[in-house]
Amino acid sequence: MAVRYQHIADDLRRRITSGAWIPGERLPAESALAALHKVSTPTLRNALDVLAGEGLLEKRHGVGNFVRHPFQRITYTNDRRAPDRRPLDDAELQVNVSASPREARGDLMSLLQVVAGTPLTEYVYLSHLGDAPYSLARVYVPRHVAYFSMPDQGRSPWGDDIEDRLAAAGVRTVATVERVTARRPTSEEADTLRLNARTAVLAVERTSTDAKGRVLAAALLVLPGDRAEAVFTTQAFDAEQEGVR
Amino acid sequence: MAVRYQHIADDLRRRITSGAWIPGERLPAESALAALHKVSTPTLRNALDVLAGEGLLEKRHGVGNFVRHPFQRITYTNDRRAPDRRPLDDAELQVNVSASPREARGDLMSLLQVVAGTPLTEYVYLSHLGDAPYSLARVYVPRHVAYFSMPDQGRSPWGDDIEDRLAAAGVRTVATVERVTARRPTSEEADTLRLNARTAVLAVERTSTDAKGRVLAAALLVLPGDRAEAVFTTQAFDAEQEGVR
DNA sequence: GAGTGGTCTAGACCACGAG
DNA sequence: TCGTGGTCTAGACCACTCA
Repeated sequence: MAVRYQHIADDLRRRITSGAWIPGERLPAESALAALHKVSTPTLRNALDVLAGEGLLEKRHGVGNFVRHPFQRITYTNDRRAPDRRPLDDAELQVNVSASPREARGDLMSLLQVVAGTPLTEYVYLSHLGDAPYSLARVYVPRHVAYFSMPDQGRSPWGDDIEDRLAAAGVRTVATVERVTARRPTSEEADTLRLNARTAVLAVERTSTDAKGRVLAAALLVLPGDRAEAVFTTQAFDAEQEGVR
Repeated sequence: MAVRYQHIADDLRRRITSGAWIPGERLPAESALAALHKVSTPTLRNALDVLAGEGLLEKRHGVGNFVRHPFQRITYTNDRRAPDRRPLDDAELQVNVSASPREARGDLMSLLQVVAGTPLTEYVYLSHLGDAPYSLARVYVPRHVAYFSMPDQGRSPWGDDIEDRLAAAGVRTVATVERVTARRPTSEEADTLRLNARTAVLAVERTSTDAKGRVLAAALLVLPGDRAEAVFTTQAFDAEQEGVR
């Protein structure tokens, strides 16, 4: 026996991928589906959570469960020259930014390699694609590196405008390290991204350093796991190519 | 009110981070903790799932819930020269490899950019750190690119030995693309990695291409989200450095 | 066999969204 | 107000581990 919700998830997935339920369509109520599969509602909801985590389903509290349209996919990439770095039409993607002063503490100290109490500026980027929240990013820049009262509005959702402004100010990034983890969202993140607390998020911790290894900026990105991916392109190192020759 | 399990998770987390419960220690039974917090067992288990997803807790069926030792962390990186590319002492990390013939179908076709039925070799890497499963990787190499009856044993858990053998055979990788997503494990993955089906995994889809853009090999990595991270280091492009000068 | 975690039941009650 | 999904209860029963 065991894991009935997995079998139910398989059955429901088949109905979606086979086209029996088409994108945008509302599924029967959870109570009806539970009765149909002869299970209790918690068990059926467990099956729905699986599909929601796969991005096949969109749950709307008080409204219903809907088959997701397969297009909208969030792609974060390390390639600044890539055409999809700014992922979609600016008309559709709305980016809101706010700036506020902070002092380094806890994780930010090790992330930025500064001592406690160091003055920072925190930039919070929250982007929306239509009605749906899209990404959440927090960018931190030490005051002794630079200060911008307010970044450009409506640009990259990942804080690329900060990088551009740093470059314009003569502060050159020579290396970027991106640390990626998979985890459940904090309750705040789930709230702002309107996510189910059970669906995973892709968390990216990005630090930019100059030629001396000094940290210029750090960013914490949170992307919904059910519709996001991060793509990293690496060119072969010269040393490797020549080492074999 | 709402979300009691989050408050319970916060309370339990405090006990761990404050040192009231030390690494390796077994927590009271779930029924006891449920009675202590005056909630039902499913609610308490929900709180424990949160902590397990954060890597603070290790659940052992039939035995108990244990505070995790904070050291063992899995780091996957794109930097082949990094010292932690082979993450730990080979003595501790055991890597098992098996090879078997396959034919391209479904996702593998687009991943390897070959037509249906193309002969491939599948190499399955399963690594253990002590008793605990560590990583699962499946590497695919088209037969028309190369064929190795069996990769080296006890080497990298990510299939780096395949890359090395390709290089030795004169097949040069010039670019690597790694696509990272956060999702729940399939039931097979949860089984082999001995994971809770609710904890997220970090999935890495890696393709290596040569100078002509031909796909040389593709790999599917699955890492437990509660103790894994992927680190990507990007050097600034020459074009960017020179463009500003 | 005793004790543990894993899954499931059959509801109850609350929060949300639309008319 | 009504129907929907979200959370929780107070158990039951099964699977696993170890003495």
